[in-house]
Amino acid sequence: MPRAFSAGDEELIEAERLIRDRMSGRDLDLLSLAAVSNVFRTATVLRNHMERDVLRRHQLSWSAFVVLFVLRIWGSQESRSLATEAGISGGTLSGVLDTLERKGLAERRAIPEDRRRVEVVLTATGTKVVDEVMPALNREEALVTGGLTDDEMATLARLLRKVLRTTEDLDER
Amino acid sequence: MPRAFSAGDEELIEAERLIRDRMSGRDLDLLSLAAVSNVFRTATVLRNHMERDVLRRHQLSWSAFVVLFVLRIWGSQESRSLATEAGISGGTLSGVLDTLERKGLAERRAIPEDRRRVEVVLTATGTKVVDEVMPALNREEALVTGGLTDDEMATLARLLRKVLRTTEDLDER
DNA sequence: ACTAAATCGTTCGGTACCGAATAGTAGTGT
DNA sequence: ACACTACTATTCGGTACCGAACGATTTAGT
Repeated sequence: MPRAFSAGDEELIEAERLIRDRMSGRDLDLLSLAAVSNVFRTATVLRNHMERDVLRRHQLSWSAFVVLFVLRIWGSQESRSLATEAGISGGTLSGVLDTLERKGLAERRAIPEDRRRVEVVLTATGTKVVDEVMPALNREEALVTGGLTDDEMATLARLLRKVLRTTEDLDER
Repeated sequence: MPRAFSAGDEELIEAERLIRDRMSGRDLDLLSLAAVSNVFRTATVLRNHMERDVLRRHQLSWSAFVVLFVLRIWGSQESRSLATEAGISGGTLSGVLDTLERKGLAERRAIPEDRRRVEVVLTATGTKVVDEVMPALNREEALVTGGLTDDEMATLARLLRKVLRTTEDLDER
């Protein structure tokens, strides 16, 4: 979303005035607009930052790392739940797994009881990579949230969870 | 990032305990972790929701719409600033513009004074599309932020802007 | 037992995305 | 005039991403 939303408050107000002018008579909810816009813009900038400064060294995309991280924390699991946990579609996971297998960080295992399903496990190398990357990533996370107090970080997480939950509820119908 | 961060608070706490266990002795800042994770996850879910429920009808991706929106609000402008405003790289903008031109929503215009540069303008159809989509999108934005009070929406936007600014500052070196 | 429905992972088409490399154009200094 | 530098948009390689279509397998219904 437009940069103006991310800049100083003066520019924000200017942006809102412009939007109101250009979209006159359309009765926009500018508070929602600003909130949602900032979620997008912040996510994009954060993702690029993390990929450039931390993940790039290990030749990992954000999604690839998330998949590894989920496996590390919650343990080996089947494709379907892995995709859900990682927040990507099944089709996308297939591609990411191809990449991870090629790099020797994760492996697909057949499940004898049900030949449709596949279990995904972390290799020793994969475990090592997560344990190496995670602290570096977290240091960067601490940096980017450096302007926030502990309370603010908790508030931010809480408000986002609320939006998340509402959206997921909407998606269920 | 893992779904657990987005679920109920009980599950959040469970997730934190797991992370602490698996990453023991690594001294992680879980507040930053939760805040950043939720930004990513919320953005992904929101983006998918908006593309499915609003943009899909008009065969538009989120980025394509943002570009149109920027042009509508801030007016015709050159590629470079347009990319910055839309939060995408120049290379990506080229592709998005190809798509938009193909659909007749935007056009590239040569700038006689400097043949390196290109001005991007919205077509009449493009304007019509933005004016049609924007209110629908905003209604959806209001829905997904329905669980928040006005104060909370403003707070959310403010905290995100802070993280955004900090990250952009970090990127500048 | 046998068909129908549900479920799983993969493949595919189309788009997006970054960063690096490139080609073209303009400005600068000499 | 000429090289050198700086800047612009585009192209390219690699990856990701979704949703729909698919093929394989299991389960349910009769």
